[in-house]
Amino acid sequence: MEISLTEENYLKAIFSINMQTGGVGASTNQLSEHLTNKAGSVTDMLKRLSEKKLVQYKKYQNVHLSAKGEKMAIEIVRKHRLWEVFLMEKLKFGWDEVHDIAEQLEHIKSKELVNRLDVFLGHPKFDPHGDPIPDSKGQLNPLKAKPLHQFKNKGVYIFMGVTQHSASFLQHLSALGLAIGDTIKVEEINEFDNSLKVKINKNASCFFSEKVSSNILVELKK
Amino acid sequence: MEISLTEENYLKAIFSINMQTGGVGASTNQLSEHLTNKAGSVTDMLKRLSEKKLVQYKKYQNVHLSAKGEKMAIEIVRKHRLWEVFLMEKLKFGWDEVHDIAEQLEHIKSKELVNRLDVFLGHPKFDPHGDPIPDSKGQLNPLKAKPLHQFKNKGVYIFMGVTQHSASFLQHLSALGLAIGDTIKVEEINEFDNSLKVKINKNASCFFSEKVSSNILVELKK
DNA sequence: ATAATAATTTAGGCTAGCCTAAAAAATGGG
DNA sequence: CCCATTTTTTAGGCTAGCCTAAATTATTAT
Ligand SMILES: [Mn+2]
Ligand SMILES: [Mn+2]
Ligand SMILES: [Mn+2]
Ligand SMILES: [Mn+2]
Repeated sequence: MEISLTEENYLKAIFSINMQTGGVGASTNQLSEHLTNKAGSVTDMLKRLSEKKLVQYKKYQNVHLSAKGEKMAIEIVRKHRLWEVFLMEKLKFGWDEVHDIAEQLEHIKSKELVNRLDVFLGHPKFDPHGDPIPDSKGQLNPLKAKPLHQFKNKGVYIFMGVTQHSASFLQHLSALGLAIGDTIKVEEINEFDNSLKVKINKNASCFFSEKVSSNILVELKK
Repeated sequence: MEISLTEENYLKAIFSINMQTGGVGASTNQLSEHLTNKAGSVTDMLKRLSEKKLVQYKKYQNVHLSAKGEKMAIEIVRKHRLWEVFLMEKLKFGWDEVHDIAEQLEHIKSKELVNRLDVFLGHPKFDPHGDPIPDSKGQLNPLKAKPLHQFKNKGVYIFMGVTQHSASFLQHLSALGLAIGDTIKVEEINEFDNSLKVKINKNASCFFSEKVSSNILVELKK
C-alpha cells in the first residue's frame, strides 16, 4: 500500500494535534490551520484516508489515527528527528536551520536508510529541539518537561526543549544565549506582564517574555 | 521559479540522453522509454518545460536543454552522486543499493545542504559507480574511459566505471569480484560470442560475457 | 427553546501529470 | 517519388489535491 507525501503530512498533522490536545483527536479546522489548507480540502482528504483505513473518521467528529496510521505517523516523526540530528551533528547546521530541510527528508522511503542513519548517529534519544526520537519499534516516551510559565515559583530549572520550531523563535533563544541542557534560575516574576528575570548558567541576568517562557520546556533541577 | 519533482526528472532524463548520444538532444520516444511514460505524456511535459524556458522544443524535433535547464539538471546529478557517496561511505550501503535511494534524495531542495554534504564527504570527485561529480559551479568533466568491448586487443586495463546502475548488474560484478579501480587483464578474446577470459587483479581467471564487457568502462593501464 | 454564530461538509471547478486512441508528420526502401 | 512503417502530436478523459461558495450541522448565548 503506497502512501503519498501529502497523505504522510496529514497523518503527521493528526498525530501532532492529537498529542498536543491530549488524545482527543484532531478537528477539521485544526488540520486546516496546521496544514494551511482550506477546511473543505481537509474533509476531502479525511475521506480518502478513511478509505485506506489510516484514520477513523465520522462526519462532524474529530478524526483519530488508526493503529496503522499511527505507526506510519511515528515512523515519519522518527525520520524527521533523526535527520535533524544528522544535519546538526554531522553537517553543522544550526538548530534553527534543520527543521525545514527535515520536512523534506522525512519523506524519503527506505527502512534500511532510517536504521542505518540511526546507527550512524549512535542511536540518539533526542533531536536538536529536545524532542524524543521514537525507536525502531515505534516506541516513543514523551517528555515530562513542562512549559516554564506553568511553574509559578522562583527556582532553578533545566532547559529540556521547545514547543515551537520556527527559525525566528530559535534564533531569539540563541541570542539570549540559551541552549538545550542549560540551567535557568528564575530570580524574579513580574505579575504585571508575566515576564521573568532569569540567570542562564553563570551568565548575567536577562528577561524572558511570557511568549518565551510559555514556549520553552523545563524540568525542576534536582 | 519553482520546479516540481516530475519536471526535475524530465530535465535529468534529457540531460542523460543528450550525453549518451553525443549532444543531439533527446527524442520523444527516448524520453518515453527512459521515464516509462507514454509518448503523449512526454509531449505534454515538453510543452510545459518549453513555456518555462527550461528546454528548446520544436514539434517533431529532438528537445534540447536551455542553459538554465542544463544548470538545473547538473545540480540534480551533483546531488544524486553526492548522496550515493554518502550512502556508501558513511552508511555502508553496497554500490548496488544506493541508486534507488539517491533517486529520492536528489530532489531535496537546499543549496546549503548540498554544499555542506560535499564538505562532509571531503569533496569527492567520483561516485560509487565511477561517475564524475559536478562541482558547485556546475563544472563536470566526463570520464574518458571507454567500454571494455571497444578495445579489441588483449592487454591490461583499469576498471573505471559502469554504464548501467541496475542492482542485478552491479551484484553480478561484485560476484565476479570486481570493484572500481581493479586491474583487468584480458587474456583471451573469443570471436564467436565476444566473451573474454580475464584476470581480475591477482585472482584466478574468469569470463566476461559481451553484456558485461560492453557495460564496464576501462582505461588502458599505463 | 430559539436564534445567532461557528464548524464542517458538499458542490462545482481548477491544474499537474498521467493514459488511450486517433490523426498527422516524418522516414526509409524500392 | 511513393507507400508502408515509425514517430510524434492531438484530443478526450481520469485522479489527486487543491480552491471558493453555498448548504448543512453543531454549539453557544440569550
Ligand atoms: Mn522539526
Ligand atoms: Mn525537532
Ligand atoms: Mn545512480
Ligand atoms: Mn552513480
